Amino acid sequence: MRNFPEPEVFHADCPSQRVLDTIADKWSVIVIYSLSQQETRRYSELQRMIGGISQKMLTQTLRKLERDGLVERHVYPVVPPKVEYSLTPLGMTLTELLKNICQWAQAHWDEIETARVHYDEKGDR
Amino acid sequence: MRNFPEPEVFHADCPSQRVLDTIADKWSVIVIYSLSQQETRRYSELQRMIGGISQKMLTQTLRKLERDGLVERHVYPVVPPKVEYSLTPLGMTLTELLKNICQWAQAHWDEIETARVHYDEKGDR
DNA sequence: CGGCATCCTAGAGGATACTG
DNA sequence: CAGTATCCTCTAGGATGCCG
Repeated sequence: MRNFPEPEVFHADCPSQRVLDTIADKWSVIVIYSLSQQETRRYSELQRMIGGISQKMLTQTLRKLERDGLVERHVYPVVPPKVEYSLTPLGMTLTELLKNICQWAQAHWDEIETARVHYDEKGDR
Repeated sequence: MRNFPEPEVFHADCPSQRVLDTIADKWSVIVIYSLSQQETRRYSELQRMIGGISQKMLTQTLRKLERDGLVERHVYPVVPPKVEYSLTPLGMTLTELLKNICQWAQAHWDEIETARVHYDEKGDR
């Protein structure tokens, strides 16, 4: 591994920037946030509670998180099928950080909306 | 405003989810991270230190963050032009959280790479 | 120096239909 | 129930060129 003079996240050829591609994603943040609230969740449960997510994006996000070792998928051999998702230990180390982000979003969205209106009004003149 | 029974971030029609569209973005995270390390930074300085970002994305990200009231843009009326960017007080409330994310990415990227290789090997068989 | 305007293309992501 | 498969649209985002 190269020895970077600056924080590695600034370097395009460093894997830590690729990691950001995964977790700095709206749906990933929300899915992990959801899984952090309860031990396990079923597919349909996630779909129901996350507003605005399409089935395609949910599946895709879950696969990506599973591939990255953040989420675990457990299939029960029953009919009708039952699949449960949960966080891995690695995923759990991330939850606190993402929970903070979600809470920040919920706490400050109004200030941002105000700033946007303000900014747009200035530009329209 | 409606009264949401669950955390608002789960609701498609709630602004806090729209906020995530802004800050849960790779370049936004890195730009804010960069601005958190130093009082102000010039445009070219940001471009130089953030590997892999195009000029278009840098400008676009900075505009978005400015519109959202997270970043301030200061133009000096000199020639050649000089423009400095800095965080607003609101932006600063976010830096700690995003710094944590970047540091997490730098600390755990190797585990994620390993998980990916493992996952891909399983699937290829 | 710090942009904006334009063109262009790969891929994101929705809608719909089908299946073990 | 928990997906996969297909199609189709739209936009993110790179490359290039120009400007105050």
